[in-house]
Amino acid sequence: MYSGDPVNKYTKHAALLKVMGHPVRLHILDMLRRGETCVCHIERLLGKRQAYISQQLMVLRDAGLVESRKDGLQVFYSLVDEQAAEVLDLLYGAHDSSGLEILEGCTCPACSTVLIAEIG
Amino acid sequence: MYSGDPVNKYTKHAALLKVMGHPVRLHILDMLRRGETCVCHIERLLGKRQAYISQQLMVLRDAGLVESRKDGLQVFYSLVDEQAAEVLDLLYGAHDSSGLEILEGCTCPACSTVLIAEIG
DNA sequence: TGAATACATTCATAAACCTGAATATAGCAT
DNA sequence: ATGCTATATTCAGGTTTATGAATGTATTCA
Repeated sequence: MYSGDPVNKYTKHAALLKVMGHPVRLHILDMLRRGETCVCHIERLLGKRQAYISQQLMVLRDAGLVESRKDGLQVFYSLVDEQAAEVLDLLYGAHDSSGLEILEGCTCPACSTVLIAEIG
Repeated sequence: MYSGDPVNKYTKHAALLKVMGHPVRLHILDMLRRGETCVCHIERLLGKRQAYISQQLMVLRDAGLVESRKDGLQVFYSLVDEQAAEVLDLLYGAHDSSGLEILEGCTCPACSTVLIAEIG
């Protein structure tokens, strides 16, 4: 790509846009705007196989757009690239950090804690 | 891509970002923000072969990001996608529509007209 | 320790993309 | 008509990407 050229601003930004230019990855990134999210949550929301989600998360991680944190069995991902966040804001409106959507049947802490609280 | 899924917003936006996610195309799009530009101008500024520039312009055209207008021997391209323009503004600062940069040795009307005027 | 859970990685193949070379077309000038 | 100029398209190769299948790893729980 841009063979033999020094790394210019276009090369750098193009790489960002290219990584974002994939429907599953874009969907994941949009989710992550609401806050740190575990893989099981992403898996349920997108309805894709776990391995596939994990592959896409790896692409995002390798590109430096997201970071992961391990907590027990779960791994939580968060969005760390400022420009990616800005592009998402542009496409999907201002940042919504109102916390995760609760999913039925999702066993992750975020979801089950709330269910327990509700059933109480 | 996102096989079998209905076309959702992520698919649509991902397509936009993917097309923009290429250094030469991104550079071209950035140029076009200054105004309608002929191919010879783009060619000189990027220092790439004509055929290659033309191929990338075709990609941009097929994706609906740019449109072309023929005038004599020249073909002029302009940026017509609003969201693409917004992304460019985000990355490279607000829109600069101050007209084309004049290039020495460029024979297109934009350049030669000015030269003639200056030499007068 | 062994089993279950949550996630990651590797591998393989088909599809898509990149890009150079060659060739085609369309308009203008003579 | 002929040739020149500006641009477009086609073709072919190599490389990358997409994605499913299989497998690996780490942590918790019993």
